[in-house]
Amino acid sequence: MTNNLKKLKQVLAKEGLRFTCQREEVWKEILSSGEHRDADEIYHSLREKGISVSRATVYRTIDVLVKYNMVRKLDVGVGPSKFEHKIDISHHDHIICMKCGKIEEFVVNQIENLQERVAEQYSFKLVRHIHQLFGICKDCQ
Amino acid sequence: MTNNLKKLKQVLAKEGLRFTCQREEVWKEILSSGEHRDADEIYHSLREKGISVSRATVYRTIDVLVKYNMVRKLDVGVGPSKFEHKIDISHHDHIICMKCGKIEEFVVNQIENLQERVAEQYSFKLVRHIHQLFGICKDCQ
DNA sequence: CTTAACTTGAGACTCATTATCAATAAGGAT
DNA sequence: ATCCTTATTGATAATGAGTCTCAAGTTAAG
Ligand SMILES: [Zn+2]
Ligand SMILES: [Zn+2]
Ligand SMILES: [Zn+2]
Ligand SMILES: [Zn+2]
Repeated sequence: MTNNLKKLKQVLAKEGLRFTCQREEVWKEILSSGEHRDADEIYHSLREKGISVSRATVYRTIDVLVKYNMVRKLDVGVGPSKFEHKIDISHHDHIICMKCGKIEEFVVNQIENLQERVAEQYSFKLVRHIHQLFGICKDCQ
Repeated sequence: MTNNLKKLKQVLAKEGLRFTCQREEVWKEILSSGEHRDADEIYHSLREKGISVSRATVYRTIDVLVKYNMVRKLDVGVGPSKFEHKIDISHHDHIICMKCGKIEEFVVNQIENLQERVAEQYSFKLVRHIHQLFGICKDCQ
């Protein structure tokens, strides 16, 4: 935890940004959950805890965290983007139920490797990828 | 061509919708290009050809075409969604340059198969998938 | 403690897309 | 062909996620 705060401080320093309690709270809030939440959910969760922060600051802080790979942005095809922290969490992709919105995580190393090869083939320097499977989950079928 | 118009008529009939010249023109416009274009580009292209159609109708028609798998919607991570027709075009995914926006297409059958297995594993009935690699293309590096 | 520079938050704004609704067009029945 | 009912169109308003603005408040270097 203290370790993660240090990480935030370092990143802010690297960006020439100041360490403020709002940024700290946003980061702690994102760290506190393993869910995939949108900016507004994060904002409201903070508000409910009595922490005064604005939507703008939530978005601004998330931007930095995403840039430094501490948070992942997830476009789920409809509605707002979702976010999840990447601390102690290995890379995974998502399979999403189109009816109930349930999100499950999966990893297939073979796919990850094949992606790298595609990038090489097209002479792209790979930065990130989106791999999302949309379907109907067992409960909704 | 006539074949594709028939397809549109069938689809509209199935949906209880009427076959109108606007819908026909939108479909023909999308068919006429192999590019990945957004709704506004399609709209303007029609306008330039002197075809009177509104943005709303372009969006509405695309919705139906996407629903019936005649057009694919492509979320490129920034800006408006892009569309491409799926007639005589086999499935492919996309590798996108984050600087210049260039879009290349790729297919790896092994990945496609692995996806199916993931869906099975999670008891999802797979409907569609997004697989997009974001990076920097050779020219932009 | 001062001061310059950065950050915050309320609200205005943007942009893509969707909704509204009066006017128009389609197409089945006669 | 002419009605007549219903669907469609398009101009415009509305929406929703996210960004921008700027005055007021904080931060931290000196
Ligand atoms: Zn992956
Ligand atoms: Zn996840
Ligand atoms: Zn694929
Ligand atoms: Zn394509």
